[in-house]
Amino acid sequence: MTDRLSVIFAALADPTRRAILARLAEGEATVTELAEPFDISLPAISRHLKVLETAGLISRSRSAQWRSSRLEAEPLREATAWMDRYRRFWDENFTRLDAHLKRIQEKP
Amino acid sequence: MTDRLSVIFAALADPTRRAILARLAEGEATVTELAEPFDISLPAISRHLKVLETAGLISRSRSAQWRSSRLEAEPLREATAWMDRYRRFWDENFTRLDAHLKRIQEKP
DNA sequence: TAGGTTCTTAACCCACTCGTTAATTAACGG
DNA sequence: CCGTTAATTAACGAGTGGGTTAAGAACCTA
Repeated sequence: MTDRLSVIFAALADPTRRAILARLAEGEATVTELAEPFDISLPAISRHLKVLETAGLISRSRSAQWRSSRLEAEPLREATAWMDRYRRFWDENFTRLDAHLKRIQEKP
Repeated sequence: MTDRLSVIFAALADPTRRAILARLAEGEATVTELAEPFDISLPAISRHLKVLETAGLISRSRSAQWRSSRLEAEPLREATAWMDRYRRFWDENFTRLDAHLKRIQEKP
């Protein structure tokens, strides 16, 4: 489980972490701000942030005693890029494109 | 970790399982066929398939003593749908669209 | 019925995850 | 310097994940 994609997907496989990302989509936030909606301890949040940071999904900066987190979407791009290989299996437009390509390939 | 998206992402967070999906993109396959490229036991593969099935990423059928697995891409559609909420954070076209929408909103 | 093939289930290990509380670090303000 | 605020680190427990081997279930063929 050392590869990048696995780390990214594992980070996304937790509802608390996804909620944190959703919050960060609205702008940067400190740890206590991020912790506020949840019924879990600060250390737990701190660890979730560590996981997100390791996955590259957030970056962090500090000013005085506050540590601010910021959304970094690049890993999400990677994840969707991987899933795009399967798009033809669910996307109607892709299915049609597929069929079209096969058709024009049959009559040269 | 009981929600659907978490189960899907967790299923994708393992390289063996992603490789199995890649293989299934080329067509149905039996358990031994799927196990062949890997250096792990058949029971281990069997469990990976269970995880994928629980996530809805594969469906299974049987004929005689063979159990055939088939790719089901619907969960991938769900996962990308979730990530699409963040597309504007990495997609240049989305960034431009965002800017455009803001512009036309400013001058009514 | 017996024996072979395919696959799953059971039982077990070890490592890791997610939560806890308590202690520690770091920076601010009087 | 002292106390407060913000956040992390440490130490622990319960549960889960991914692997193993051994045993069982389901189906075919002779």
